[in-house]
Amino acid sequence: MAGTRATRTSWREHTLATLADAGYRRGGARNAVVELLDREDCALTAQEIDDRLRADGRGVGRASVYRILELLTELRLVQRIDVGQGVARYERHLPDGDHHHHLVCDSCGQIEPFEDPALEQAIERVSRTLSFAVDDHDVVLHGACSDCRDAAA
Amino acid sequence: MAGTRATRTSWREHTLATLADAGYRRGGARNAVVELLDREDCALTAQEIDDRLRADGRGVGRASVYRILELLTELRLVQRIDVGQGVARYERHLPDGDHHHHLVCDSCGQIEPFEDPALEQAIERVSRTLSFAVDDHDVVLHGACSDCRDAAA
DNA sequence: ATACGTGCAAAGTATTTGCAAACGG
DNA sequence: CCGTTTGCAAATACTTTGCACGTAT
Repeated sequence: MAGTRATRTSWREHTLATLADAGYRRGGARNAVVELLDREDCALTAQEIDDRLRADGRGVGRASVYRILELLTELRLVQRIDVGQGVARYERHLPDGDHHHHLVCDSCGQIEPFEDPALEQAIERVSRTLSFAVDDHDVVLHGACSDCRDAAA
Repeated sequence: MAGTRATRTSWREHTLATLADAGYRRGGARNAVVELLDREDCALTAQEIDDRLRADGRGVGRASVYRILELLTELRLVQRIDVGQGVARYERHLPDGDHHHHLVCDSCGQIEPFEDPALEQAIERVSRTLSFAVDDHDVVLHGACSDCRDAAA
């Protein structure tokens, strides 16, 4: 059914609808952030979001970026990810199928997404055995990207 | 063989030996931090480490705590973990067998460890398929602990 | 004796908060 | 119009750095 064409109902639409349902008004800054995140595939820092919006000519206060991200995170519309660099990153929270995780190069800081259904399955399975009600997860793999690996050799 | 009695060669011993081999001198603050981490099973923040040492009567400058943790992390003797609360946590880096991951309650902030061999396996398997040279990983499961879950109902 | 290790205080970043003005419904 | 959303500036929180002193080898 609808599931197979989930990409048609964009994250942006879903997000705006959820916000409206939850009684939030439509604001320019929020729209701008949602639109930006909708275009991006992988996790951005608050700084990066601010910078890109500014570059787009749609300057938004730094504080607003944080407030908006906090709200969206609470509503589970974006996922906050911490890859261990002391900065939070944010990306669209996608439904289970479209899930990805992150590979972090500890030398150069580069971040790359990857996905693996078997891994998702293992996580779901163990989640069911725990006392917590698990509703989200994230996996971070640390290592050296191919460039840094070669450089080290 | 030795593997089954790995707990006998304590992490503390291994750590001190590695530091010595790497040419580091023995310092009081470093010993205190290593000793503390050896006693603790799960991830602590720099603040918590500082507080406990102070409570033990072995005050150590905050800066030293950070510097020591940084050093130990570099040598892969401790693992830095970020569960998404904007604070870094640190714990002993144990060999593959003794690995655990973390469950975070997003309501009360409580953190609990869990382990699952199947999950480890899935991670190892996918790691081999990637272009990165993966040498570490961590998994964070978010949700509600049983207390918060009941409270919410 | 000579570096390395440590502690204090100051500096940096990332993030949050208070408040007045702008804006949507 | 009224209350939410926004932007600025100030505050806070965590972490890092500079420098003088202590200490292991």
